[in-house]
Formats: sequence, C-alpha cells, structure tokens
Amino acid sequence: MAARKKTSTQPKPRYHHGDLHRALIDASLALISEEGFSALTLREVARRAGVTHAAPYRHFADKEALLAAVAEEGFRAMAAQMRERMAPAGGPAERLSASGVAYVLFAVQHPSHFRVMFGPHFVRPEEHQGLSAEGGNAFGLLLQCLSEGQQAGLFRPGDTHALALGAWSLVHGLASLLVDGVLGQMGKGGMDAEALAVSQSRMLLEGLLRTPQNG
Amino acid sequence: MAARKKTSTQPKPRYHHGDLHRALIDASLALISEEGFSALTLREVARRAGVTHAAPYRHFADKEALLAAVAEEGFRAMAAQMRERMAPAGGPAERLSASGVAYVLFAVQHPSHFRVMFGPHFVRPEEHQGLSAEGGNAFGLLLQCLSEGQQAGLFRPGDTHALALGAWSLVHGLASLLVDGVLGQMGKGGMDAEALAVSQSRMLLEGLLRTPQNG
DNA sequence: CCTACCGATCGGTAGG
DNA sequence: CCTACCGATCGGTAGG
Repeated sequence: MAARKKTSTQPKPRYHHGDLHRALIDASLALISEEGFSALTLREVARRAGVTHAAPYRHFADKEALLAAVAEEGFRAMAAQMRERMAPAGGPAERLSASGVAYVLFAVQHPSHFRVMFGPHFVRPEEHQGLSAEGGNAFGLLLQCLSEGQQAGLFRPGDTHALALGAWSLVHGLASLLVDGVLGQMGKGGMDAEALAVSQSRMLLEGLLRTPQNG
Repeated sequence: MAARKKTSTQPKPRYHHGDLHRALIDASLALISEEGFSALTLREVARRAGVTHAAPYRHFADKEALLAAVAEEGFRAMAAQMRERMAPAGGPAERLSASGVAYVLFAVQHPSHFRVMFGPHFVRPEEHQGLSAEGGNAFGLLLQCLSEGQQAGLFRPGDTHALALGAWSLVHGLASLLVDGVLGQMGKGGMDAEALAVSQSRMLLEGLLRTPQNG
C-alpha cells in the first residue's frame, strides 16, 4: 500500500532564495492584509516564503525585528510619496495640502504598512534606529513646509511644532478611521480618500468658523 | 516523600462570583494595559478572574463577543464624558471644543478601551448591535453641535457631515498618536493632553492661514 | 462553574 | 537553510 510513497515525492518548491529577507517582509504584509495582525507568526511567514520555520532567524532576531523592518520601509515609502506629491505644488498651502493627501493615500493604499508603522508593536521603539530616523524624515517635510509658510506671512505665527501636530493629527486621524474601517466602506482602495483628504486640508487651512472668505 | 501533598492544599481562591461577566471585562482591560493586546487570551482572562478557562464561555460566545462588550462600554463612557464636558459650555464653538477635549482625554485615560473600540478586531462590526448604536450616539453629539453652529451662522455652511469628519479626524488622530506613544512620553496620563486638545481645537476653528483674527 | 481531555500551533534551539 | 525536538499555550468541547 505505502510502497510507492517515497517514489511519488512532489518536489515541494523550496526557495534557496536570492533574497529571503525581502520575501519574508512581503510575506508578512500579505499575511497581515489577508488574515489580520493576529495571524502574523514567524512560522506562518516562513511557510509563505517557502522555507522552514527556523530559517527566518537567520535574517531577523525575532518577530519585533521583522516588524521594525516593515515599519522602516513604510516610513521611507510614505516620505517618498509625500515628496513626490509636494514637488509640483506651488506655495506652502498647496504643499501642505499635497503632503496631507499623500499621507492619507499612502495609508489606504498600504494599510498593512500603516498598521505596523503605528501599532503598539515595539517595546523600545528607539532601539530600532532606522525606524525613528525615517519617521523623523517624514515629519521634517511637514515642519519645513509650515515654517516656510510662516516666514512668508501666509500661516499664523507661533510654535511651528504645534501647527505641525495639528496637521499631523488631522491626516493621521482620517487615515486611521479609513484604514480601520470605521467609516464603513468609504474610501476603500482610495477612490474617495483623495477627495476627503483634499477637503479636510482646506478646512484645516481656512478653519471651521465663518469668515469673509468662508462662504 | 509525596505523602503530605494532598494535606498541604492551599485553598486557591475561586470566585463563585456575584458578577463574573463584569470581572471578565475588567480582567481584559487590565491585561491589555499591562501586557499588550497580543497577551489577551480567553484563558488568561479567566485566570485573572479566578475561574477555570471554561467558565467565560458561559458569558461570552468567544473572544470577539468579549471584545464587543468592552468596546460598547467604551463608547458609552466616552459619550457620557463628552456630554458632561459639553453641558456647561456656552456657544457651539465652546461645545465643540469641549467635545474634542473629552474625546482626547477619554482616550489617554482609558487607552485599553480606546484600542478595543477602534482596533480591527471585529469581522462583522455591524453584527454587534450595541456597538454601532453607542458609536452612533457619540457621533450624534458632534453632528448636533456643528449643526447648531451652522444654523447660528457661526460655522461655515455646507455638508455638516464633512465638518464632523474633519473635527473627528483631528481629535481621533491626536488621541491615536498619544495612545500609541508616537509622541513619546508627551501627555501620558493626561497631564498635557488637555492642553494639546484645547490648542488643536482652536486651530480647527480658526484655521491655519493668517487672517485678521489670527495673530 | 469545574475536571479532563482533544488537536493544533507557537517561539526557540541544538546540531548539522 | 534543514531536521528534529523541547516545553508551553491556545481555543474549544464533553460531561457532570
């Protein structure tokens, strides 16, 4: 009955990878988006990458190190997307709006990255060097833009960091609500997310109160 | 050697509870805040409540049902805190600010509740009736306040839901950044959180652009 | 609400 | 990068 067992071996594709490091990150992202964060285990990541569960330890000390790599990549990509979108914009107000739209769009287009970047996954975030560095870069884009606007007399004077926190809070809140599905199916995939982000950026600039310029 | 084993039994306090339901919710919150979300298992919750791991199933169908109860309670408490803080406030602008401050303070004072309320824990959020209902109540407070302000000619005209989304995004973003520790130790425990929320509410009302009333 | 049990999975390591 | 193994934990259920 079991005579032919060894004979009918199916090769079971094992990747003696070119780049297992990369494959593990990709597998993590796919796993999170398909089965949620709680399904993320090193063993399942290894399975998806086509290696044994001991292999990932050659590349990452533990799960946290893997997540840190994902988060760092996320911050880098987000900052790039912000720069790209800010470049063609005219004045500080347009640049600010562009940065916010880029932030929200990145989140809805890369929800797994976004969750890893801002979830409470790291015991000591400061220990993952690249992480804080890349995060600081993105925040720096915002700061610079606001500072320019203040110097031009376009934005209100005062503590630039306070303005930055406001702008960040707004786009981060919108992004979070969208990514976590709190707004229902609104903006899934980014169809409406851009319109929402544009309209909210305008509100941040002009304020909620009725003024001469506000209708 | 093992002769006295049975004799030295320590009673091991078992609660034949008055209210195990309540105790399980409290144990969940304590567990999340002490060891993080990934430590939340039904077995550990039962352990902390002093019962066997089979007991919780008498009160909750599964982990998701337990989380839904926590989230529902959170929305109810948050709405209550908003109402309380809005009541003594004067006009719509003050009431809006008060609601935002209450939102942020609730989050930093009850981070475990906040995480359960907005985390991606529910496969079908709409199946947990009380959840959407309580969430809707809180959002209703915001909507009503904005609507009153528009009718009084104080807030800019237009889609009230769009204004509400902006206000919500701002406070939700600030709350999330604080709760997830992204801002460092700033506002831990709520010392500075109130000041931040007040200042950001003002920015939302008056806008970022320089105008006659802005400095 | 408890005891006793099931199959399954996990993180991690030894040793090659 | 793999095989083989460790102790530990989990969700869930039967049966009382």
